[in-house]
Formats: sequence, C-alpha cells, structure tokens
Amino acid sequence: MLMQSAIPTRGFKPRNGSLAVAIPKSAIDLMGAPMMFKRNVEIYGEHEPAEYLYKVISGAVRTYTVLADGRRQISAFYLPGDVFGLESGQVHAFSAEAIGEANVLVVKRSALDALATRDNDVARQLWTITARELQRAQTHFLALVKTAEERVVDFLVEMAARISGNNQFELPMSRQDIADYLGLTIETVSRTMTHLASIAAIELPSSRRVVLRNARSLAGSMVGHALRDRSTEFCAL
Amino acid sequence: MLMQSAIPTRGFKPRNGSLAVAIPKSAIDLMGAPMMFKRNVEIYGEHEPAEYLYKVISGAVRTYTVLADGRRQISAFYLPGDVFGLESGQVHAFSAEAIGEANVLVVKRSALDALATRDNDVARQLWTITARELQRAQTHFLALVKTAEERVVDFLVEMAARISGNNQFELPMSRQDIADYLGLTIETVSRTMTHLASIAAIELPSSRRVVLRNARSLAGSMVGHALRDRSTEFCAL
DNA sequence: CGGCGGCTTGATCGGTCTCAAGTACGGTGG
DNA sequence: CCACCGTACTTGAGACCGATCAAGCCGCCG
Repeated sequence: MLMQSAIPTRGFKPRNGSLAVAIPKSAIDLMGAPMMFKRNVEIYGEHEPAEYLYKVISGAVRTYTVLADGRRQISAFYLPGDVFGLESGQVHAFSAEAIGEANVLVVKRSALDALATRDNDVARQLWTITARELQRAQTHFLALVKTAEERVVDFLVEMAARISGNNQFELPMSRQDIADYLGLTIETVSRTMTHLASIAAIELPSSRRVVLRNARSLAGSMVGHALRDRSTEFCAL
Repeated sequence: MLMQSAIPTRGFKPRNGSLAVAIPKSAIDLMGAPMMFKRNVEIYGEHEPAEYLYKVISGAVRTYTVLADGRRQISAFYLPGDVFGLESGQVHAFSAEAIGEANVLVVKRSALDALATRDNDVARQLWTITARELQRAQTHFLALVKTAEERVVDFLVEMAARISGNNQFELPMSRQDIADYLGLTIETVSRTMTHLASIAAIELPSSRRVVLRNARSLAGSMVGHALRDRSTEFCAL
C-alpha cells in the first residue's frame, strides 16, 4: 500500500521578519510579522511545539504527516486569508510547507494566549479558528470514503470556490500533492482528470489550469454539503 | 460503492428530565439534566440547530451522517465521560444515536455560551472540547487511508484504551457500526477480526468480547501516534 | 422449537494500485 | 535559437485488495 510519495523533510525555524504589515485589519494583525517562504520550504515540523500561528498572505501552504509506511498524507491546503498552525495540542500534529513561494504572517501564540485571557473576543476568535479547522477536517474525512472520481470532483469544486469564486482557476499544487491529499495515487488522479475532461465535465487548457464545465451538476454530487455552512462567525485574524 | 448500511432515522427531541445529577464535578454539571435514551434512539438529527451539549454518563453513542448514495458514515463513538454535540457550526453536522441504552447529561448551549462570555474558564473549556474533537477527527481521518487490517487493529487498540485501559474489553457496538466507522463493509471487518484471531493477535471469546494478545506490537502499527498527545487540558464539563 | 438478527464464510467482480513507458514543458547552456 | 535535461504529467497492462452477492451459522427470545 505504498501509494503516496515519501518525502524527506527540511528544517526551517521562524525568525522574526522586519517588514511592516500593510494596513492591519485588527489588533492581532499588529502582532504578526510577514515572512517569505520559498517553494517546498518547511514552515514548521510535526512534533515541534506550536509557538506560532500563521496566516497566508500570498501563495499556498500544505500541512501533512508522514505515515509509518512512508506515505505522505496531506491534511490541508491553505490559501491567502487562511489561518493555519492552530492544531489541537501544544505540539504540531502536522508539518507545514510552502507549496510555491509564499508570504505568511507569523504570530506568536504566547502573546495571543495572553491577550485571550483578558480579551474575550480574542478567545472567541481562537475558538472559531479551531472550529473552522474541525469543519474542514470533517469534510475532508467524508471525502475519503468516496470513489476516486468523487474525490477528485469534490476537490476541484472546492478549489474553484476557494480560489476564484467562478468556474476556472489555476491549481497551485502538483498532481502528487492532490493525490496525497485525496488518498489516491498520482496516476489515478491524472487518469480521473483526463476522464473528466473526456466526458466534458471539465476542460484542461493546461495541466494546472482547470475549467469546470457544468459546475452545478458537479456540485450536486459534493460531499459534506451540511458541513459547508459558513455560519461560524468571521474571524479578523 | 454501496458498502455501508442505509438506515432510516427516527425523531427524538430532548426534553428536560427530572432526576438530579449525582455529585456534580463543576458548576457546569449543575446546568445539565440527565436523560435516558433507548437502543437506536436518535438524540439529535443532522441539520438541527445545536441547542444542547451532551455528556455520556453510561452507555455509548454514535454520531453519523448519511452520504448521498445512502451509505452511513459514522463520525465517532462516545463513551462514558465523553462530551459530544459541539460541532463546528450552529447546526449539527451529524446525527447522534444511542447505541445501547444510554444515560446522557444534556446541557443547554445558550446558558453555557452566556456563562462563557463572563467566565473565561468556561470559554476555555468549550475551546478545549472543540480542540479534542478536532484531534479525534484528525486521527480518524488518518485511519481511513490505511489498509483494512490496519484500520481494524487501530480501532481495537483505541477501544481497549478507552474502555478498559487493559487488554480485554466488550465492544458496545455491532460489526456494522464498526464497518461504517472504518469505511469498510461488515464482511471485511468480520473477516479481518477472524484473521487476527487466527494469527493469535487477538482472541474472540465471543463476537463482542475482544482480548488483545500482543498489544504492544499491535500498538506499534498505530495511526496518528503524534495526534494522541493528551496535552490538551482536562475539561471538567 | 421456530424464527430472526447479528455474525461468519465462500466465490467472484471491480476499482485502484503498481510497475513501466512514453510525452509535454520549462529552464539552462551552447 | 536550438539542443539538452529534468521534472511533471499522462497512458497502458496486469495484480491485488476489498466490495458484492450468496449461503450458512450462532445465539437469543418468543
């Protein structure tokens, strides 16, 4: 069952950058320092103490773990605006890497926690972030019990919504990343996308560029319908 | 891909019980009322507003969703001491049912939320519960990308830890429940357990009773190793 | 004793993995 | 500008794991 890629990890510790953040949206933004991470560079590693919280400014980030048999399982992709690094424990359950060149806002947890004990609103925001992560995990989880085609379709529809809002977009990640996210092999992902194109469900102008043809019918078969309620309050972090 | 069971749901709304809770562990326990649910009775349904929080006193509870194709996917099993019903949104993402006769403490969310805005400790506890749920979801999620045997082994090891602390225990749920939890068929679960018994990895004095033979080696192959850090603070709810 | 639900066991089928080439693309150096 | 290279992606053939279909068994309760 060696279906996903085995990848060695590189070390990389956050150190405070020196650039000022442009137009902070909340007090919390002031606490963060933006940092650039180059393609495939590790932002934090599994098992490391979770000392920082992160927010993607530009680029994309993947979090993953390496299973006992060497396969890499990607937990999530984070796009601009997404917050990551807040897992359940004191220690990171996953590693995080920049997919392409990524600009990431780095915030110290200790400062945030201190603030949260006094400011109820901040505490609430942290909770909301965790709740949203849970929602994400549940949706992803439900995707894993479906067929390869359903998983790929779900993934593409989700990406369309997150990246562009309309029906065409550029995938920031490789086929291997997608495979490791969906629990499939790269060959199955590739074949499935080719197949979807052959039945005109999607178009593939280039390997990374995707156009959803009948997004409506595709979306109809989506997982976690109920899980997508965006009723959790918006968090300004 | 119709591998899990399709099950009709029954309606059941919480109404306040009248029994007093025995020796409350915290102020929050005082807000709850214990209720009995009979075998297979619904505690709440998917899509219903999440007005209550629940804590298992005795028995066992399963949460699940029915996928578009009719399969039932079980999200979690809750045993005595576990809190459930706190999902990410304002609405339940899953349905909950008593597996056997279950005694459940029911707490009104609105009262809890009100308390949380004033009492920072309560807010923190709610956050902790969500974080623990996230941890659970992540572990479960990682299990789904493994082989049938690994999933079953992981499941049995987890149950041993949660139910008895030692190596033998009585499963509170059916083979079908296990299958729907692990994303397998009942036949595969049954075959796998028989196989594990045949290689003396476990013993099956009865179909529900399990003895882990070399728990150490079984545990060695466990998923989500890193996710099991119990560092999230204990919550008295 | 009969019946029914939960569980097991067997035979076959099919979807996805595996192994193995082959192709497109982007960058680099001549 | 083109030749070369490496990486990402695609495509094909065969194997294998787990699903499906189908009996049969066990234990419990009426």
